[in-house]
Order: sequence, then structure tokens, then C-alpha cells
Amino acid sequence: MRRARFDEVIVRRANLRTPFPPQFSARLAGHTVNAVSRRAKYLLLELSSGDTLVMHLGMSGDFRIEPAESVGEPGKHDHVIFRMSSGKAVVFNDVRRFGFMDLVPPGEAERHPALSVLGPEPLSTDFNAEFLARALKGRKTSLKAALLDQRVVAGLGNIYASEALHIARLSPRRRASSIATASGAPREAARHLVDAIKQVLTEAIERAAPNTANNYRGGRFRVYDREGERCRRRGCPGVIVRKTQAGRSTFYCPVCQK
DNA sequence: ACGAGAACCTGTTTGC
DNA sequence: TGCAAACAGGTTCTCG
Repeated sequence: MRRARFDEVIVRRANLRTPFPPQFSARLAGHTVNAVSRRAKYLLLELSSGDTLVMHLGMSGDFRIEPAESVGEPGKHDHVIFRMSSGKAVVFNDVRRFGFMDLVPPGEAERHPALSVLGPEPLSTDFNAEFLARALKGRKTSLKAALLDQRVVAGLGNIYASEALHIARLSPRRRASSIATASGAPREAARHLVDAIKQVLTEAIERAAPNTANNYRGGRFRVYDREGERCRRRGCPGVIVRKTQAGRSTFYCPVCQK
């Protein structure tokens, strides 16, 4: 497969969460995509122009790929259409418009305000019990809210924050600082939590991978969206409850998560 | 300085 | 049935 070039970029609505940069379409047209990468929940496309296209799907965004010739009348929430030299059109659809697109000049991607504040990637060795304990030392917010803070760990979202806490048997309502000693050293809970985050994300990636036999692991989640249902931990008689923390739904088992 | 809550949007589900 | 409130997997701003 050859690297594809942007033949034409049609912006049907030039503001998602933030306004698009000036000359967005013109800066893309004629350039090829040299590399695709990811940082936290941001998608990064390195272009032959040297610019980096930074994108985020927000809550409801998605890309769909269709043959260019079959692109008909755009749907209501189709905001951007990338017509590629491959003959495909990549359509960005986003009902809630919490998505995000920006174009940053060469060498400035890491300094982008959205990216520069991010903590370590959860599956990297930089994300470990020592780091987490230091990051949460003295923080009075809840453990759950802290896990959603992208400066602490980048790319963990609401579902897997709840899931990881269940695996680690830690209550989402604990003080974040409780996983560290006063000097910022990790307690055992910090190691369990780091391990649980890595585990839950690794499993989720495996499950999502195409062409594997892992696709139909029944049951989906351990706690997320299971209010009122039995805890899945073996031997635990608990019932999953839902609580709002920092404006988001948290699901946990009050019996086995301490 | 920190943490909680609101705000940004639209669509769907839930409750009276 | 109908309408309003609550809720949705994210991020960022404001306010106390």
C-alpha cells in the first residue's frame, strides 16, 4: 500500500471543540501522510509538509472510510471529508462536536498545549508505582478523579479507570494520596494499581484487535455500567453501585474494593 | 494552588 | 403518550 496523499480536504464545519487553524485544507492538500502515531487519546499524522495533524475523537467522533466515488450527500454530522489519492474518502463524523483537529508546524507537536501537559503512557515503563506515588502524593482528590487526570496517566478514560480500580481492589473514593507514603514512596496499593491499569488496557487492546479469537469474551466489563448487578469477583457477595465523582459516573463494588 | 463543578454539543434513555 | 430531566466512553475553563 502506497502512502496516501490528500487530494482535497472539505471542511463542512470549521469548528469542533475549537476553531480549525487558518488555511487548514490548503495546508493539507497535496501532502502525503508519512506516519501515523498516537499520544494519549490524540491521533498524530506526520505530513510530508513537516506539519503534524493532531486529532481527537472526543466523545462521539469517528472516522469511516468509503470509496470516493460512492460518497454521496454528506450526513448531518459529517464535518470533514479527506479525499485521498488512494481513491478512498475518510469522513470524520462527530455528533457532539467534542472532537478536535489542529495542525502544528514542524518540531512543535510536543509543545502543543494539549500534548505538553500529558503524563506518561500507561503501558510505558515510565508509568510505574514510583511515578504514580509521587504524582498523587498530597493530592486530596479521590483516586478515581486522579486517574482521569491526564497529567497523571495519559489516555486512561472513565471506563477503564473504574475497571482498573476493581482489579486492584481499591475504592474509587479513597484519597489519591493514600497510595503513597508521606515522603511520596509507593505503598503496595500503588503497585497493584499500576499493574491493574496495564492489565486492563492490554486486555482491551487485545480484545479490540481484528482477526483474533479474542473478540467475543462475554461479559464486557467487570463493573462499568453494571449498577445493581453482582460483583464478578469470585466469592464476593457485593453488588455494583454507581456514584458520581468529578461529574463522571463511577462504578465499583463496595464490598471488595477498599 | 487545588479541587469541584460547569461548560461545550446533540442524541437517547429514563422517569413522572 | 408526552415531555422534561438525566445521562453519554472527553477536555478545559471558572469559581470558591
